Amino acid sequence: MSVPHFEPVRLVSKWTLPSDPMTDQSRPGRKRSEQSRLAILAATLDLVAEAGYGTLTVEGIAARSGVGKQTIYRWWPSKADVLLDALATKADLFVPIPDEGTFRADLAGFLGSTFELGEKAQVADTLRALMAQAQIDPDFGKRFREDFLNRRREALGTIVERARERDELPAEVSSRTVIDVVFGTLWYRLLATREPIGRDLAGELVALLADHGASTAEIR
Amino acid sequence: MSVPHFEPVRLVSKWTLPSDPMTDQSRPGRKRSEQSRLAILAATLDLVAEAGYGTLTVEGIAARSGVGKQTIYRWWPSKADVLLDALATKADLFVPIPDEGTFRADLAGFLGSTFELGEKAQVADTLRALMAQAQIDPDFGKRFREDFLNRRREALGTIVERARERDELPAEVSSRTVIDVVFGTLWYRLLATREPIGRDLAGELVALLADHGASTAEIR
Amino acid sequence: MSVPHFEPVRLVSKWTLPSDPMTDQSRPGRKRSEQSRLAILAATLDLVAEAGYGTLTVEGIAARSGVGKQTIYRWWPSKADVLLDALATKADLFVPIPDEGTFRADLAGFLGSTFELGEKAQVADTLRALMAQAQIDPDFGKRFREDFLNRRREALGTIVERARERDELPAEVSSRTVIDVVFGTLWYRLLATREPIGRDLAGELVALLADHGASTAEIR
Amino acid sequence: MSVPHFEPVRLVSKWTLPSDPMTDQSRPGRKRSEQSRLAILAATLDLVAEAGYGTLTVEGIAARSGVGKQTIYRWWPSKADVLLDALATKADLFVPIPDEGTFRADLAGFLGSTFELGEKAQVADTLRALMAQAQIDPDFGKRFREDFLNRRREALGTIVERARERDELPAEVSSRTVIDVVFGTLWYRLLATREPIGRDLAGELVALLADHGASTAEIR
DNA sequence: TGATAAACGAGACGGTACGTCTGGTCTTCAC
DNA sequence: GTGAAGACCAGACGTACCGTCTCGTTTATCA
Repeated sequence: MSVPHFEPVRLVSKWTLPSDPMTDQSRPGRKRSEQSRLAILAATLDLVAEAGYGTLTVEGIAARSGVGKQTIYRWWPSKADVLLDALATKADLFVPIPDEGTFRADLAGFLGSTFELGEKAQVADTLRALMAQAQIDPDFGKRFREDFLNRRREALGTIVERARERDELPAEVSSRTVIDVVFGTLWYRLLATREPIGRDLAGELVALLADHGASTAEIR
Repeated sequence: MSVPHFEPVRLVSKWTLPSDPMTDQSRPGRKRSEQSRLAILAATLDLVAEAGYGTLTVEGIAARSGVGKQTIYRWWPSKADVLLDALATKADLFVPIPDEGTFRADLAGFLGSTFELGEKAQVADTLRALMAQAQIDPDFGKRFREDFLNRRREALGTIVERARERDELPAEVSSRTVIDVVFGTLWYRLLATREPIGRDLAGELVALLADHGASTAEIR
Repeated sequence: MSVPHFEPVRLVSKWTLPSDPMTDQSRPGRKRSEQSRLAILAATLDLVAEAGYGTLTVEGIAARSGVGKQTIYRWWPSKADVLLDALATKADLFVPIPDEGTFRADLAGFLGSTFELGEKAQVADTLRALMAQAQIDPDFGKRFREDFLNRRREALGTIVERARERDELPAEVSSRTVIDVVFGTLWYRLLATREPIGRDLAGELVALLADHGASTAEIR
Repeated sequence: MSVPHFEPVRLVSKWTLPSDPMTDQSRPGRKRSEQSRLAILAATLDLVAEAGYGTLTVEGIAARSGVGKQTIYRWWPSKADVLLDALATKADLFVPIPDEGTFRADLAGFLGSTFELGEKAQVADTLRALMAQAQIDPDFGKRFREDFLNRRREALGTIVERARERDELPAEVSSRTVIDVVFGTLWYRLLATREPIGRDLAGELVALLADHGASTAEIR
């Protein structure tokens, strides 16, 4: 069994890339204020925690952070992007990709670190709001899928592909569907039942997805 | 093998119950206008179909349906409730509960009729918007869960319980989780990947959830 | 010097004439409810006294008097007419026309009974509101002038004409202008300066209008 | 006989004082738009001229002037204040204070320039509406009295005080009452009889108020 | 060291929709 | 047929935010 290997998936804000005026020193003019940027992100998380995403406004963020509205509009295309950026900056969205040698262990590890995130109420509330906004605002939806959802899919995809090579998965179920089942169940609990995502769910999902192949293998 | 039995799950609008002034003949005063009610629901679906939920406004609904704004506010607490009502009234949200004798067949039937709904782009768009709004507006969220989501869960629950009695389900996985996995996968495809929910998904879910028991049965 | 003679000017509500369904017994159907009528008028005066004419609404009158809105609209063309009716019914708007033999005494008597009215704050507030509404609503303005203002003018006109015959008025000033000066000063104090109309004003007006002729007469 | 001296009474809008953001250059932020301000005032006068004060709405002013409603609410407390401002800005409300040496001539001059205003139907209609609104809205009433009515009183007061020093006024009548009689008669004709205020009224008022002292002077 | 350039806090701008309120009408049941 | 009840269409109210647009100021680069 190999030593656990972690390849964290970094969620880098699209709006804080190296080509930004903030870090690009070559141009004339005042540089982007890192202080304002952090104040905006902090104010955003505060406001969502206090009153929910439904009452979050750009004006409110500007007022709370002591910043002009234009400074927000200059750097983010919508308040949902600010929130996604705040989440990526403040919360720890690193997701380790374990490599324990068995699908059972890898999935349990992946789900475990995911649960830790979901158990933080503020993170869970924010994720709900972002998924909601992604439905209502198509442009943000595209960015949310590409910058967040797909990165998580790729992380789990790595695990699933390893299991597929080890023949640990039922042949009738495509890798894509395995991923959909895992994330689908997680998101459904987050969005629909709003019940805490406990450790036992990990066991059940493992039993459903991993034990299948194991049992038929044992028959042979 | 028993004759297929269907127990449709009716989605009755909370706002159109028999105790409404609309149908209650005993009170004095003008009765609720059924004509206005239908015009509002039709206009709502039209507007969502034309420009999406993001641009749906109460003012727009009132203007399109030739109704005063107050008439909308009088009967529905939010525009999302109007839309949910419109969906329940106009679209066919009846969901049969098949009873074919095997989980495999029942689940396939349930998923099949669910797919039919999801394949209608207008219905899918509306469901996305409602689930989104349920995250943003907590009050509507509660109503959406109770009036819509939980009713669907109960329908599938009936099927799952029958399968449980026939010992067709893996013992390690609770009935609740089975339901979560099914709906979770459906909603995840609707909200996150936005890929059409094809018939093959039914087969995969059946394989995952139902074949498990089958394989152990074969061992015997 | 003749015995004082009083010809009171009656302000009869246009909306309570003998041909009304209220008093007309010959027509079929339920008779007009005197109870409702009085409740409406009382509620109107109460509401104006409590919160002023600016916040007076037909809905408020209906609610306070326990009457349907339609009952108000059926009998009065506007809320200002209700208020005028209420004033005429509840307050004592009788104005005696004294005939003491001199303009000085007649005018003093006329102004005295007018002052008594104006000193009642509720009556003064109502008169202000009615004059205001008469400016904004042309239809009511016409009725207000005919039913109220002109009747008062005719009363004073009688006094002035008697004085004119006795040669007690300055020849350069028409009777019409005398009337305008008297009522103008009263209304201006009511509307513009809002200062109480004291007894001394009577003396000043008498000096201005009556002593003129007297002084020149005495020279001769 | 002194050379005529004119001290015009300026009606400066309370809402356009030098400390306004419009003219105050020191504060940060965008300056008040003079273009919008003028468009609002022009639209207001237009709308009152077209359909009367009764149908004047803030929405209408905003639509006609191509301005956001908030811009109106930001600078004026009510639509009546907008109208008063419009009248002060667009119409010529300057009132000269003549100093001809005799009360007779000064009053005639003052009334003459006042008549000119009252003869313009649009100005007369607006004044009626403002006086009406002053009765209905106590807050505006206070402003109307202080910003408009009292300034006119002070102008006439200057004339009256000069006449008083020259002993041209009847001793029994206070200066305040003289002013009340003049403005009262003017306003009464405007509000109650709605008859045009002709030149002959000036003669009659002069005869009433000024000739009195003259006649007694002749006795001496 | 001064010119140029960009970002900043501030806040006014034209808009849009909100949810409420009132007007005046219409419909229903009870008397 | 009146009267209370109350739903109806209509439309203005005053507020809240939107996203944009000046402002005067601050902070940088470059000549």
